[in-house]
Amino acid sequence: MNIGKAAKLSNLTVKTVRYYADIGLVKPLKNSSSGYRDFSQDDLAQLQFIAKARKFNFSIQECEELLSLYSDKNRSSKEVKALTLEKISEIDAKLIELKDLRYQLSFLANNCKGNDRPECPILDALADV
Amino acid sequence: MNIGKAAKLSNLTVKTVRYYADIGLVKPLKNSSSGYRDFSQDDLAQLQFIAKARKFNFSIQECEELLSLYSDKNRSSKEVKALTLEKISEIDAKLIELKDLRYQLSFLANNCKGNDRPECPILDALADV
DNA sequence: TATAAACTCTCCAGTAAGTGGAGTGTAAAG
DNA sequence: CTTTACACTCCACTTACTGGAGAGTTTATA
Repeated sequence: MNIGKAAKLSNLTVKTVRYYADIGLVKPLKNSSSGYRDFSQDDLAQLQFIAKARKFNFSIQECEELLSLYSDKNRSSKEVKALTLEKISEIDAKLIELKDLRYQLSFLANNCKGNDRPECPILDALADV
Repeated sequence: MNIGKAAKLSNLTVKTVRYYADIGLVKPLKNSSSGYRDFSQDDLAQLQFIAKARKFNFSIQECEELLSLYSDKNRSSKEVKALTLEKISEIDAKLIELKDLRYQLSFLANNCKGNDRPECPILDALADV
């Protein structure tokens, strides 16, 4: 199938699919007369896999690892789980950071009247070393 | 003061400070004989302001806005508060997204034995359209 | 005074993961 | 046969820096 269909069926944009092909994440054949990429069912499955893994916050490189683990029928589930747990702890760290940030910002916002007067505790806080 | 001292006092790297100067976020004078940037106390204060705002997740562009609001003695606190509240809701959206992600990933990880056998519900989930 | 260490400069390239657009070629529909 | 839709490549841009090369400047030491 052509890139447009592959993109639609994997919920990716054509640009993104082309990009994935450029970096070798998928390797569709090329129609030698038209120059169009030709995506097989396997290529499509791969794109769908990537799309899903990206949604799960896995980086492109991690997607590559996951794909190779996926296609290796003898791999142990240990490796995949390890990668996943690592991702979870990254997310946890990010969650803590964001919560802290939110707390601080809302504290500042609550103390700022937000009116037409110039006094602003938010800017004061930013200026205060 | 030279860039090294300015960097140290604002908890930024020399590279970063140079970058901020390059994009015009700070405008230190230049010693015409040595070519070294010369940071005034005001420049330093500005760097410290930026460093803090960046920690609060404000983008460079938002830092610029905040700086100009900061230096405008007649601005109303309304604008600053609006920017801050917007930032907070961005953070909230990110928090929701990350929590959902974490939930899904940990669900998958919990169902994966993580042993030497090949069966892996995580990869199955990724492959499942 | 000579030299070495520490600091600074500019310029170029690369990072992640695409996105946007120009200019051009191909395929399908009317 | 022409229009429209789709595809191609190539280049530039995005964010916020970071790393390194090669060269000049300043400061400390011998």
